[in-house]
Amino acid sequence: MLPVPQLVERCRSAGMRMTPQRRAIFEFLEGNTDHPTAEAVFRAVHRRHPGISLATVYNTLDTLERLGELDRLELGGAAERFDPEVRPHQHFHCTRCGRVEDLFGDVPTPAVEGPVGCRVDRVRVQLVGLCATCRGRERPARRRGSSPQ
Amino acid sequence: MLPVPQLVERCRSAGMRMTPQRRAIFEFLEGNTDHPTAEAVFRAVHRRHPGISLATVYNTLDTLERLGELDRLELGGAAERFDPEVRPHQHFHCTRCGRVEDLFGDVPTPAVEGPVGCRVDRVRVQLVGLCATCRGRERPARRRGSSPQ
DNA sequence: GTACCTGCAAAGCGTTTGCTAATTC
DNA sequence: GAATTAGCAAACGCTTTGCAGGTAC
Repeated sequence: MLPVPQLVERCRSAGMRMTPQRRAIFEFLEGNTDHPTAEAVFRAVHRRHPGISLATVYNTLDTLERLGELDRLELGGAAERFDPEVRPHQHFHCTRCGRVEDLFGDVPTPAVEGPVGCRVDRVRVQLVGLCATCRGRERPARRRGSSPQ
Repeated sequence: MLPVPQLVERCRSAGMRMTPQRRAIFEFLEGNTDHPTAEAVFRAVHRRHPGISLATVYNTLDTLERLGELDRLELGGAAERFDPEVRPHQHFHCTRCGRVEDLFGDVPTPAVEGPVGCRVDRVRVQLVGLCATCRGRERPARRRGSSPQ
């Protein structure tokens, strides 16, 4: 995602109007590496703009995605997650806590070819597993008498 | 997924009971390469078992997944899709018609490392774009007078 | 002033759950 | 006979939509 001032300019050029709600969403997303859900964006922006509605958040996120300034992560699970980092990169997804981490690996495009005649627009690479924190919790040091539940 | 007879045996060994509904779902999935949704499985099985319910389909799919005999594709979009092919492979996903094709590429695991200390259980590679058919429809041969709508 | 946008509420969709009756073993 | 499973329907979570009023330009 562009820095907010330039992003605002881009939006205006695209014929969009700059509302305080949109600006607040932009500011929350800028530099955010949490890959928030729409709900999370809503909660955060709601603090400063108590009147904002979830529908507006969805609208703005859709708009940013259409402009190519935001990625929608297809990680499965209930809620969609959004990523203001649109440069090519991959993701690590912890199945226990849901945390998503950016990975800027060496080999973004694996040597896999699509079906004959198709057009490949994007290659999505997702590493799925347990993050360091959850690994510790999953396999706790066995102590006498204690058993995990 | 195992062939049905062996799958049935596995299920029984796991303490599960073999109902006609389950067997019908197994038979529909065997060799299926369409990556059907739960809804699609339901529609197909419903023809022979008009009494079956969606909940039963979901239950059975969950069970198969837990046994490792079925993969749940996290492709985003509304409905989850299921894959009886559980050997490591990738997918091509057409964003226009939704078709999903299996890809058994040369390099299943891209040279990307997970975050320090994490445990990577699975690497998911998805190629996203337009299939050959949709490519033709998306960019139709320009003819005089005709314009795409 | 005129679109576009917001907020609200309701609807939509896919999935899960709670319960009773039926079935498998 | 005992315990799992099926069916039904309602509840659920996330997202989208329709509309009336408000706001940026």
